[in-house]
Amino acid sequence: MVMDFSQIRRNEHLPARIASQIGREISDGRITAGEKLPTEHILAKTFGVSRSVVREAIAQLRNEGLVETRQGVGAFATDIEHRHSIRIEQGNLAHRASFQSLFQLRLPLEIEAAGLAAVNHTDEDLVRLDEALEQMTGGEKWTEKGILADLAFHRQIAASTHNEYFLLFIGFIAERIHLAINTAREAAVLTEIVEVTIAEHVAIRDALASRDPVRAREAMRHHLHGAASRLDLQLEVYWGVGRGSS
Amino acid sequence: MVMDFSQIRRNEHLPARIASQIGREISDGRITAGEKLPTEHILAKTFGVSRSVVREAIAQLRNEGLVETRQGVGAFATDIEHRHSIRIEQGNLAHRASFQSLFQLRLPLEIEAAGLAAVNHTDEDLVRLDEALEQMTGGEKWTEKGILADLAFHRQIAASTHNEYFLLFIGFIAERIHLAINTAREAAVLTEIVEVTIAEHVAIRDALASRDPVRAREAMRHHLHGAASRLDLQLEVYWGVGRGSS
DNA sequence: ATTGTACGGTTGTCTGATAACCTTATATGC
DNA sequence: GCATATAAGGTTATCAGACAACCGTACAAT
Repeated sequence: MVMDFSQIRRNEHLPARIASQIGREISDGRITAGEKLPTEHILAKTFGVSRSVVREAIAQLRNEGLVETRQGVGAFATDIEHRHSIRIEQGNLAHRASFQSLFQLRLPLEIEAAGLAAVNHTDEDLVRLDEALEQMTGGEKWTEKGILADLAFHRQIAASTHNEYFLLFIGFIAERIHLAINTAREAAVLTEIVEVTIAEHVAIRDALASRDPVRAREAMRHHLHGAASRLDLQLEVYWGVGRGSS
Repeated sequence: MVMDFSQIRRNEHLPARIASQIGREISDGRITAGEKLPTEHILAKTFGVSRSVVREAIAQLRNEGLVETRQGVGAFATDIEHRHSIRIEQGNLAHRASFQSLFQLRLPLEIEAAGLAAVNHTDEDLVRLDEALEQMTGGEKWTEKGILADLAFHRQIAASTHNEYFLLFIGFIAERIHLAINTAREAAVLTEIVEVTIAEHVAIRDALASRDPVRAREAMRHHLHGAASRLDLQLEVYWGVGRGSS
C-alpha cells in the first residue's frame, strides 16, 4: 500500500525553466527572428537569478538552434528553419492526433528502408536480424524484453541499409513511438496478437534475405499497417498505385 | 606561471568541443551506460578549463539525452537509444557519401508528403504554394533569393500535409541539404537549368491542385531524381514496382 | 531492528573579476 | 576630404572561489 505523492512538484532545474520561458517568447513571436535578446545582465535581473543560470539557459537555446550568440555583440533569435537539431517532446505524443502523425511519418521511412536493406544488407546483418527475431520468439513473449527486441529488429533493418541517416531517423522515431505505447500501457490486448507480429517480422526477414526489394517493401508495409490497425490508428489512406520511390 | 599548450586549443566554443569529446567517450563505449562520469572538478582539471565550461558541456550532453545528472550524486551516461533529439553536424555533409545518404532519406519523405498534400491541402495552401513559385520565376533567377524560394516551396508542400512531423523533418532535412549545396557553391552551372527546375515545380503544383496523389508522388519523384542527377549524385536504385505506401 | 544524526562528497547557484571580441566614435595622417 | 589607426564602452566567454541544496553512508541512540 503506497500513498501517491507523485503530485509533489520538485524544484525543476532553474535554467531549463528560464530557457523554456525565453523560448516561448521566441516561438510566440514576441521576439522576432534576428532580433537581439536582452543582455545577460538584464535577463539575470529580470528573472531574479544569477548570470550563470541565464548563461546556461541561453546555452540550451543555442543547442536547440533557437538563438545564436556572438561574442561581444549579443544573443539573437534565429529563424525556425535554421535550427540544427530536431526534438520531440514526449508529452506531445500523449495526444492521439500527434501520435498518429508520427506513425504516418514512420511509414514511408521504414518501407523505403526495407527496400534498401534488401539490396544492401550483408550476411552479418542477416545474422543480427535473426538474433533479434529469436529474442522475440523465445522466452517471455511480450514483456519489456519483447518490446525491446521489436525495437532492435526495426533498428537492425535500418542499419542494414548502410545509410547512417536512415538508422538515425528511424531509430529515433521508433523509439519515441515505442515509448509512447509503453507509457499508454494498452499492452494488455497485445499479448494475444504477438504471434501475428512475429509472423510478420519473419516475412520481412525472409523477403530481405531473398534480396527482393519489392517483396521487402510490401512485407514492411503490411506489417506497419497491421500494427497501426492493432493500435486502432486511422491513417491517411489513398489507393494509389505508384512505382517504388527509387 | 606555466606555459602549457598541451591542453585544449581554444579556437571556437570551448564547451562544445569538450562536450563532443566526452560524448565520444560515451559513444565509443569507454564510458558504458549507467556509469558515473568523473566529477566536474576532476573534469575541469583534466581538460584544463574552469568548472563553468565543464558544466556547460555537461548541460549540452544532458539536452541531447546522453547523460543524466542528479544533484549531490553525479552525472551518469544514459543509453544511446534514450536521446530525445536528433542533430546533424553540418561538417559531415561535406563528405559526398554522407550528403548522398541524406538525399536518399529525403526521397521517400518528400514523395509521401506530395501524395498526402494532394489529399489534404486547403485552398490557402495552394495560394501559398503559388506565392513561392512566383518568387522563383520572377526577378532574380537563381540567386540567394531563388534558393530560399525553392526551400519555401518544399516546406509549403510539407505543411500542406497538415502533419506536423512531416513539416518538422522535411524542413529540417531540406534546410541541411540546401545549406550544404550553398557552401559547396557549385551553383555556377545551376543558372542554366533553373528553367527545368521551375517546370518541375509547376508540375508538382498542378498535380497537387488536381488532388491526384499518384500524379503528385510521381511528379515529386521525377523532380527529386532530376535534382539528384543535376547534382551528380548516384542514388541507390532498384526497379521495383510497388504500390504507394498507404 | 529502526530511527536519528553527523559527515563528506557532488551538483546547483551566486558573486565578482578578467579576457576576448565587436561596434562606434574620435583622432590622425595623407 | 578621406581612409586608416586608435581609443572607449559594452557584451559575451571564461575563470576563480564560495556557499547552498542534496545525496549516500556510517554510526550512534533508542
